[in-house]
Amino acid sequence: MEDVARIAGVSPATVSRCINQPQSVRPEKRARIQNAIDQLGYLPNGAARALASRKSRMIGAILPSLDNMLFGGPLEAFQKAVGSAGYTVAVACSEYDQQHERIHIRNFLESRVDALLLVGAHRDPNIYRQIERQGIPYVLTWISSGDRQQHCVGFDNAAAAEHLIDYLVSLGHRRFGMISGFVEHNGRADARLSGVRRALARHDLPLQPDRVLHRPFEPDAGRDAFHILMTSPEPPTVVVCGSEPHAYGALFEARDMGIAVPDDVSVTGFDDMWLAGETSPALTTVRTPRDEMGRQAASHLLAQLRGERVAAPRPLQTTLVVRKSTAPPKKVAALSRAQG
Amino acid sequence: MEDVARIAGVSPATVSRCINQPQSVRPEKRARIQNAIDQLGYLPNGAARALASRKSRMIGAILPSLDNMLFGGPLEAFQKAVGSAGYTVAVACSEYDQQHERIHIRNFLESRVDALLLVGAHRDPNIYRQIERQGIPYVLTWISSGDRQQHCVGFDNAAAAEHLIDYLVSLGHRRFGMISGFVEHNGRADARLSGVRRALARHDLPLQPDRVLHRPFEPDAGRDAFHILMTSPEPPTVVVCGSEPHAYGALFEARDMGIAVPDDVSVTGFDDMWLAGETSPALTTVRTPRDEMGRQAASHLLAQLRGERVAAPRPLQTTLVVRKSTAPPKKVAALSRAQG
DNA sequence: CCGTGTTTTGAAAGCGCTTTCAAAAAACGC
DNA sequence: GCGTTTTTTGAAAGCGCTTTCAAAACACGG
Repeated sequence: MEDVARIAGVSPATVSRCINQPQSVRPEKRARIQNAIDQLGYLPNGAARALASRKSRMIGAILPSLDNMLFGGPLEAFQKAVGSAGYTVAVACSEYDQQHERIHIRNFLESRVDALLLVGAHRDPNIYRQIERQGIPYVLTWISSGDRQQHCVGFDNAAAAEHLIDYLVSLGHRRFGMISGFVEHNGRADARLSGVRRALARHDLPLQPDRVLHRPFEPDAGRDAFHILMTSPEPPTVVVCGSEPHAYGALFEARDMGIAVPDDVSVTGFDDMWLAGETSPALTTVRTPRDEMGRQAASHLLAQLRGERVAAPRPLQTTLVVRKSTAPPKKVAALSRAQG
Repeated sequence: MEDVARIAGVSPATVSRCINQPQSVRPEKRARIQNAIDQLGYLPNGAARALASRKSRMIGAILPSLDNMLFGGPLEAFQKAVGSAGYTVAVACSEYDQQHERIHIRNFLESRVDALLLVGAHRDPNIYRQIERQGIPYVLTWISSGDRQQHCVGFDNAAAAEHLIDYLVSLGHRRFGMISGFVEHNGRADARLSGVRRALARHDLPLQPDRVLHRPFEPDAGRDAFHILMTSPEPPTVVVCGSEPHAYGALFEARDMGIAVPDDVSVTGFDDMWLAGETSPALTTVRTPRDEMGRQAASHLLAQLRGERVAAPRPLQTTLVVRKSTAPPKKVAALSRAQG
């Protein structure tokens, strides 16, 4: 920077101003400085800027995984939005593991990121204390409520699941099976499952424990679970999947087992990823507004970074997308017998 | 840090050493310092460390997109590998656009990342000069050769395509159609297309210009292209897709058009993502070792970061995966007529 | 042309660490 | 126990910027 200053015939302070608030330096000098910068190929040192200004211009994002289509889209939307405001995003994967996440949070805090994006809200309260101690804004995505409402950007997983179940009940289904994710440290999977439970309870319908299978979010795991469900003595008339990969797996397994969907059994997904409209049969599912969530997370964070006082983001809407994988159950007779 | 030093009854310098080379400070003091750190909840300031040590412990990665399954997996593998060596990875998306990429590279250089991961090699030589000027290691992924061989981590796209074509020719195919990505600034798409061209030339077979369609990497684009190809006066007996999403689109469109694959037409993909084994019919494709590429990129970079002199990485192997979407062409008679 | 109010500039003091260098402490050999 | 070598420590000088504060330059009205 000194060299630039010397060549341009100004002081380093002016060069600094020229970079940070160009309008506050005389146009003539600004040009001279710009010249010197180009001539020298000068690149300001980010670490020094961060140290002196106490701003890293970096936002940390910690996601469970990048290996599926679920988090990549929103992340890209988020990155685009904050990128155009001059922020860089650093990502890390927690691999659905609390300890990993904790380490990554610590690292980001140490790097003095200006803000943090996390997924879900289920974590040790100490972590929030630690973050708040640094005085940086943060956002919890994929959920719409909880104790930290004002930080949540997302939708109501439970309500969406309830809505889906209402639809299936209205179709005449009484015997449900569910393929869920692991709910321990995963508030979203948990909410979806409890939404299903709540809706079923409202209709006075049971959800037998052995009809709920917990699996990692992978098609093969979905296959396996579907197979178990459908070879049980009294198979469900509909298999509700807590995530789309599960549903894909279920559909593949149904095809291989020679089970007709939706004639023999209905299948539903959750998220409406691009494949959902193309499976055979096309999947009935819940559409979650993922990219919009990424954008909203960005604008919420950016507003706070600008120093604005912001209201809690309003929850995003999900939509039930009815396609071809659901239909009324076939054997009404058998069903009523079972119920009696 | 001063506070920590005071409480532990040592000098700041010792605290610093305790953090960076614990073995060089007396165990007894180390314990006292650790105590003070915990008590105060002290977090070293990354910016200051970076400034003083000239190391940011951060690696920048710029990918064309995160919105598909292609780059997420390798990125996650990369992040895991460098993460366990204490590095953080910052990502940005170029959206398959040279200008965007350039800006992101600049930003990363400014942030003083310790290393850079890029995709492909097609870019303005000035960019390489700029990177080399900073003296940081970098790696070019998804390719295995070129002028910057020693930085390439990947496989030979052209050779893989050639191999695939050889197989199709051996099946009896003579009339080829291709759905390719845009080749302008995309060396991988370009290599795959030229591999196809080269192999076909070797067999003295033509690839008519109007049988090569360029489309963005999306299933819908693949559908569209497939439709055009198959409604032309003399449709190809096999449609070679430069990327997997194209192939999925082709398969979906074939189903909707009532065209039987592979009886009426063969279809091939490229990359072997998880869906490839589950489509109907299952897709014949080329498997690319993506996660391994991420790991190799990491270890290559880490070695350089450790100051080791490293040899050019050896190219990774691709595998032809023959499934059900390819078969000998049906109308041999019509074919020979066309050739005559 | 001078006084006043406003904008633009420069000097200098950090920001919170790392690292060098020399001094102090410990370890060792006899 | 002493001199010597080795290890551990502290003082102090940066790392390359930003930012405060006061001085300098400018603009303007009379």
